[in-house]
Amino acid sequence: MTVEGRTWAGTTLTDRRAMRRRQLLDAGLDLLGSGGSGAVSVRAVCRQSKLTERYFYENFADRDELILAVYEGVVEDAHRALVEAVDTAGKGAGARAEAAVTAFVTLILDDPRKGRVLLLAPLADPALNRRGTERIPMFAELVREQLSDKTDEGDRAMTATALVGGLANLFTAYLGGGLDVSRERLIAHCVRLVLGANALHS
Amino acid sequence: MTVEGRTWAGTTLTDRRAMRRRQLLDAGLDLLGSGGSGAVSVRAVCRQSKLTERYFYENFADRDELILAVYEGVVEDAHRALVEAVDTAGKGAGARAEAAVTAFVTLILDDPRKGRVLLLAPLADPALNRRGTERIPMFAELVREQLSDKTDEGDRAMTATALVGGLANLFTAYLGGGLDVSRERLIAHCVRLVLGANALHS
DNA sequence: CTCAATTGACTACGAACGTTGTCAATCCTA
DNA sequence: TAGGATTGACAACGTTCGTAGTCAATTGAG
Repeated sequence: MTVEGRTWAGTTLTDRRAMRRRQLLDAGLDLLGSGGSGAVSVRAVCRQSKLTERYFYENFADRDELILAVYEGVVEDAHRALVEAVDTAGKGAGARAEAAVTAFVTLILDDPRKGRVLLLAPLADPALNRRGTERIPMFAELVREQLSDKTDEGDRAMTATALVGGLANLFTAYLGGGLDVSRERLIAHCVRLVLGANALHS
Repeated sequence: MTVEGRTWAGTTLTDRRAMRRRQLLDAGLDLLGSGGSGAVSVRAVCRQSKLTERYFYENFADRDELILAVYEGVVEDAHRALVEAVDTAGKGAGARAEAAVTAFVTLILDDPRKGRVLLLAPLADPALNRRGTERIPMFAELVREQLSDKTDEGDRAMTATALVGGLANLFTAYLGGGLDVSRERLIAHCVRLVLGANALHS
């Protein structure tokens, strides 16, 4: 009878570990996405998830590892949503950009915690900024697709940096209630930004 | 003999208070601009400035008040530098934009701590983001000057938000060593962004 | 010199933290 | 039922924190 076979309350140890990991990540997302970086401590996460510290250390070496795992999980979710939307949208650059932006705006409105993790945490949290994590990395890809190969690397890097920064600032402002425009207008504006990327070059 | 007239080690109480305030603000800038938000505590600031906590509370009600004062001081410095540069530059929009960007890039390279306070702290520090403090507010002004009155408020707000975000991201990346371009090219690119603001509209 | 303000160098308290350990109760297979 | 794994509910330790207080030394005007 191996460890995996033996059950407790009907579940295997492997399953229980996985469930506990899920609980901790969810608690991490709650805290990071609402109270911000400073609200996330080992004890706070354990309190939020109603698990003892033993189970924290069963899954993560330290707080930083949890934070990174939360961030990466949200990046994956967002990336998946964007890829699906873009695959459904078809071949045109305009349609793809609109699908991507729409998917992202929908994701952050459905779950503002995820928006805050993607848009604020990489700058705010020492564990993430030490790692050089990017805000909204999935948009860096989208922007790169729009940039002409005819310009040099420096200009492309700057244009991409500016565009991602612009998008991030728009999403952040909208999410925080600081932009008094409809969702549709925001999306249209972001699409214009993405599609107009090459115009930003000389 | 009033309090102000009485001296201690050759200085009045008023002067000593002012000097201590200066020391605390400098220590705050050191810590916020190098170790980031989490490095700034009452005790850390007192250690850095070599003053006891009594003197901290002589000048500030709490940490948040110090942080805000540090931020506002740096905003003032930056604003002054930009205004002087722009006043010297003359009437043309291009010259003004270039003077402003050049002054800002110079300021953050001369003192990267100030750059980090202006570009990162508003998002990273709870005291500042609770206050809704803006990154590089002096550029919001500059951008506003470029925006046509012929577009509606929503579009203007979005364009300004995107531009400030783009500029902030460029400065942040450059300051952090993540942009492999010369200072001159960065400046030129930023100027193009500012001057091309209206092109971002329909 | 006297006296009061000021300063320097601590102490103290309660709170929260990260990490680890202990003990008893519960679970479940043999 | 027995025994070992697992769980729950703590305790413990040292560290750092925010805030405030104490005591003695220093300063300087009258």
